[in-house]
Amino acid sequence: MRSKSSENAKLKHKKGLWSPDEDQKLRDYILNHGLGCWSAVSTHAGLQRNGKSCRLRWINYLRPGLKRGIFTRHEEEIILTLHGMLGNKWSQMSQHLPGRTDNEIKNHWHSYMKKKVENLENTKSRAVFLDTQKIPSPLNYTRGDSSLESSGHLEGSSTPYSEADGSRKLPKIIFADWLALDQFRNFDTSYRSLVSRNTYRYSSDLQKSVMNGSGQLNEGSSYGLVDHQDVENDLYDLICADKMCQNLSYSDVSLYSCDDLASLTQDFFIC
DNA sequence: AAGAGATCCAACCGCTTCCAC
DNA sequence: GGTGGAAGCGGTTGGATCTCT
Repeated sequence: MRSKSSENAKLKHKKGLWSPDEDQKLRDYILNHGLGCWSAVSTHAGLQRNGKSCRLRWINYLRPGLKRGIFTRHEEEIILTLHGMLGNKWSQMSQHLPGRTDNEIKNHWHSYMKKKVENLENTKSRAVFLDTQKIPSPLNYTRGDSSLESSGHLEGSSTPYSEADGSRKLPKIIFADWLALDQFRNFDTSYRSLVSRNTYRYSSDLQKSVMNGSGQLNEGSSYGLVDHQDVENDLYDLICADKMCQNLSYSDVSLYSCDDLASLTQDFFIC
C-alpha cells in the first residue's frame, strides 16, 4: 500500500519562477499563521508548490529584513575573511551578514568574488590588496601613530608591537602564511619550526608549547613543513582570516621582511 | 540591428542531519 | 536502535539579461 506522503509526492508541484500572486499568498499565510511545517504551509496557503520550494522562497526572498542590492565593500571583506576561515559554509557566513542569505552570498562569491580573488592571485598583484606601499611597517610602529590608529589598523589593541616600555613586544607566533609570496619563496625553509597554520590550529601539543612560552619547538618535532603550494593557494584567504582571528591588520601581517624574520626566529615561532 | 557568448541569480536537486515515534 | 519525515545545506542548473562583435 502506498503511503499518503508518497502519494503527495506524486502530485504535480509547480516549478520555476514565483509569480507575484504566489508570493503574496505565501507572505500572507506566514504573516497570519507563523512558520510551521512547510509542506502544510504550501497546502494551506493554496500554493501548488512543494514545502521545500516555499521554504526557499521565504528564506531567500520574502522574509522580512532582507537586504537587496549590491554588496558593500565592507560586506565583501567580511565574506573574504569568513571564506578564509570557514570555506564554503555559506549559511554560517550569512549569520554574520544581517539581511543577506546564504544563497545570495554563494551566488556573489561564484559570480564575482571568486574570480576577483583568482585574478589577484594570477597576476600576483595581491600587493594591491594588501596595499603595502601606504601602510607603515609595524616594526616601526610606535604608540600614538595616529595614521595607523585612526585608520583602524590597530583596532582591538592587539597590535603585536608596543614600545611603551622601551622594548619591542613582538608577536609570539608569526605564521609563515603571513609572508608575501616573494618573501616566502626566499625564506629559509630549513627552520625546523616552520609549520603550517592548520597544523598549529589542530595540534594541541603545539598550542600548549606556545602557551607555555618555551620559545621553540622541541628538537625533532615534526609538525610538518609548510607546503609552498598550499601557501600559494591559501595565502590570500589566510591573511584575511587572520585579520579577524587575531585582530591584526593587513599591514601587520604583510610587512615582515626576511631579515626581520631571521632576527625573530630566535625568540619566536614561525608557524 | 542582430546574433553569440558571458554573466547573474532564482530555484532546483540531492545529500546530510535532526528529531519524533 | 531503526525508520521516516522535515529541515538545512551546498552544488548545480537554466533562463533572463547584459555585453560584445
